[in-house]
Amino acid sequence: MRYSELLLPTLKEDPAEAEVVSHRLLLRAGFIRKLTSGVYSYLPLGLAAIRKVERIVREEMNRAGAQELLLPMVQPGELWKESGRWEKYGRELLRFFDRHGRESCLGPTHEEVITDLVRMNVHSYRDLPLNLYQIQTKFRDEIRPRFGLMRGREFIMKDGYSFDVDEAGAEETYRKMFEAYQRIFTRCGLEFRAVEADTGTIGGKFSHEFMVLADTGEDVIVACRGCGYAANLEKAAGPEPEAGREEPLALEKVATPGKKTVEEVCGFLGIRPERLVKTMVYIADGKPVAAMVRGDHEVQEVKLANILSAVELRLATDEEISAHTGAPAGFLGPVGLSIPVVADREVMAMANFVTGAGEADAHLKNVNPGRDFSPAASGDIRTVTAADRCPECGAGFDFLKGIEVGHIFKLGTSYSEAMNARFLDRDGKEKHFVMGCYGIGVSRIVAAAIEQNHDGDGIVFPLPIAPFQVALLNLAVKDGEVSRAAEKLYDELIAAGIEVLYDDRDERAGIKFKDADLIGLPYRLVLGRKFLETREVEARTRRGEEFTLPFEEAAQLLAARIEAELEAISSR
RNA sequence: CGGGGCGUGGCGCAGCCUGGUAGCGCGCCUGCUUUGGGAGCAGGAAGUCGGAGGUUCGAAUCCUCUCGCCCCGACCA
Repeated sequence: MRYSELLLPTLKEDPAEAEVVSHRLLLRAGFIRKLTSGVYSYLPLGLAAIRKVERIVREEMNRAGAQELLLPMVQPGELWKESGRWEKYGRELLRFFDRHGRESCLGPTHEEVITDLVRMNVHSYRDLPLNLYQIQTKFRDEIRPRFGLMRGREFIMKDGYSFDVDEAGAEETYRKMFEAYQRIFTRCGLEFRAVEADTGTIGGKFSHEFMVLADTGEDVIVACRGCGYAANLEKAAGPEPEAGREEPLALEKVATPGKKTVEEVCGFLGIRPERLVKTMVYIADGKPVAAMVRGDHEVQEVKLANILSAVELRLATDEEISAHTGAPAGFLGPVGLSIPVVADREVMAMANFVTGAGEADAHLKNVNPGRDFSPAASGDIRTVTAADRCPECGAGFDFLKGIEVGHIFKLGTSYSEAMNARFLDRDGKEKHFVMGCYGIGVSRIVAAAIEQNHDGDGIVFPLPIAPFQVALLNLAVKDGEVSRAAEKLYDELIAAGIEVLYDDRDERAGIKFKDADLIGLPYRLVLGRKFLETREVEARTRRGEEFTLPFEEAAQLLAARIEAELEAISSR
């Protein structure tokens, strides 16, 4: 591609609207432009990068036995009512009416559509397993879109769905997808971790997220220093607590005037936070529920919501707390509480702890579960801390930041049952498909790659997903001999199979260097007047390694080098 | 949804408090000079000051409403 013919509006200054590095650089380098909040146009270079990612995704999905199709973006609300998600999905689902007044929505994901397609067209175990995927624009009306392509409302996603005859088959498919994903992100040249994850609104049983490691990530990954265990902070669990052997002591009420926070109460009573249990009131789908965790722990709302099977979970306001418990915030406790209580499993293993007394300015000492209160449910409802140990090996945890670029789920039969999607098995009985679903944020990968790979001058693209592999700069456009050589080299690079952006603009050298750095193509070749003496092509990687190539062999040598580098990345 | 900030040529901003000819830098166009890390000089084009209403002789500036964008939060007793 000739730069002179390309729509590539680079900016000298950072646009005021962008703060995060990938957002800034994508705008400055002329990859994207915003249309409205969370909705972007992809300019030629941005699209080229996306196409590179798509190609890798397609190759690996196809290699893993999946087949590509393309599903509609506009979907009937009816289908979503069938799965139950018309109510559950919330306002991220953009709904509207068509001219006939029929409820419709824009597809944020496609479980409903694919399940409908398969139930209408697949009837026999002989046609299974089936693994289908598409690469398509999704729309999710995010509460707060931000960071450019990182969290847009409209974005490009690869979503795949598998249908198996039974659990064993589904697990095998899941395993294949896990491996395909490892290959995809490796081939994209990204540093990533696969982590255990919560299943979220998609539902289902078991899932992994693929996280690109970057400081600007919105997710926290808990990774064990000893073994391979890694999980999303929302999901990560410490080891099962051991019950102490303390004898229960007599319950005792103590006055704690004005002492509301864990810190204040502990200071006042001269105890450590581990001896105190705090009681938090949540509103789960409109109903109040109390959650109990140790004083030095925090409630993990995702875990709590899962235990409660709640769609919407939020902290109660002070007014709601008083109304539902009869006690002011800061003095809540489980003893005599009328609303349901969910206790963290850690709390169940404790004895003789301190809680609020359920009335103003008082706490209770020597509270014991079972004796003084009985929770409606208990389980792991807290966030792990740096003090926790790996449940697998007992080593400590590292907390890393990551950007979620892929997510795979074992869905089981939740959708096939809700939508009554069945096939006839070998034994002549009708069975529900056992499903899985597999997503990759294609446009987000481009942003994540930039978050992970940039410097003060611009983007530093990983070779496999760079919009072009090589920038060829002609620094003397008006010099006939230099230009003839540059044109020849350009043709030869193309002939050698190299993706090259040829800067043939009539601009000064400085501008060309700055633009090349900003765009961040992995290799830069320079031909200027110096070439007339040296007959050599100056080459440089975006990371700063310099070398020269003899003019006649430049294309061939560079092609070999690029091929070797791609090979090395793929086999990491 | 709560809080904060911002809307002025393509981009980045000043002007607003204290109403009176719409400005600066970059970019863009023309010419000359220059030409290996965002050139110099000269000339030029381009703005309903986000929108609507109001106050006023007069509004980018003051008032009311409205739309859009960005950031933080929706986090703990």
